[in-house]
Amino acid sequence: MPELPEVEIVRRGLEGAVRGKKIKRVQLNRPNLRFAIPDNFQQILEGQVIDSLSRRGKYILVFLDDGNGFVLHLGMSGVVKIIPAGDGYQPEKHDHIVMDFEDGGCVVYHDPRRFGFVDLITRDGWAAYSSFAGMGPEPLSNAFSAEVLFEALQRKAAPIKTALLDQKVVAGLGNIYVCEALFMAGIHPIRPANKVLREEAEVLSRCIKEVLMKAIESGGSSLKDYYHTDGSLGYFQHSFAVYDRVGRVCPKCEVARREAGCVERIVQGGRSTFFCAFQQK
DNA sequence: CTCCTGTCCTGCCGGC
DNA sequence: TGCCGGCAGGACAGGA
Repeated sequence: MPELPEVEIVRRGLEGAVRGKKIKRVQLNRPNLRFAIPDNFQQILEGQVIDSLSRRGKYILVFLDDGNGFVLHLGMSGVVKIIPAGDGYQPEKHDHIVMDFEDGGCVVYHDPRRFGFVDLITRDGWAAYSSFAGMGPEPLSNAFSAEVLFEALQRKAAPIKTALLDQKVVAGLGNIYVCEALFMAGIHPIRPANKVLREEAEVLSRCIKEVLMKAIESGGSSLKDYYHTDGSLGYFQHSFAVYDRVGRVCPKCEVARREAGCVERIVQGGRSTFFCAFQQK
């Protein structure tokens, strides 16, 4: 699923492909995704040059030359296809938005489950956009420290697993990387967030950064219905320590070669949590 | 305010 | 072989 690392990979792919290019036409194949596509979406975008692309949490922000812009959230199954000029675009089912550029290339938003969405923003006003207003710090920035994390966790009685999924605590984490970070930090997912000690928050903050950085380095990760913007299969190579590995010996137990714990699956807040009870306390 | 549950959507997979 | 139920999950609405 697209979490912060996958979204960042898509952002980088898009940046290389469309920055500085002029949007010729925006074709909408349906009026809505997760939410309605704004009525003036095409009108705002067409004729504009793409000035820059950034990311906040799991959102890609695209800014245009005139100060307008839009956000793109990939939801569960959102994929951005980049078709260079001259390659010829072959439409597929679930291609919802097609953006044609003056140079002949195009970018296609493809999303079978339609949990993704787009909305209009502006360069000066994006921070006040509802999704960003209360959003927590970017985990890979200096704004995210052990102290900041500890303070946020102190205010939550919910399980640490649930707390880390809350985008107000820290931005960009989803089910996969929360499971992986908690495993790496040795913290049991059921533990109430406010019972995580200061020194554990220190370790956890470092593990969150590490798990995200490694995933970005390896080109992002994914389940079967997700692929790289350039169509390469790089995302299939990444493997996880605990996520979706029920019954396997966890990597730490494997290395220790002692009393080995197997990866277990529980449900928290309706979501699967994968962990090793032997390594996470 | 926080917490919890249900909802959206389609594809896939296991069971019968 | 085909059908059906369950599951996957990010964000949000609404109720407790």
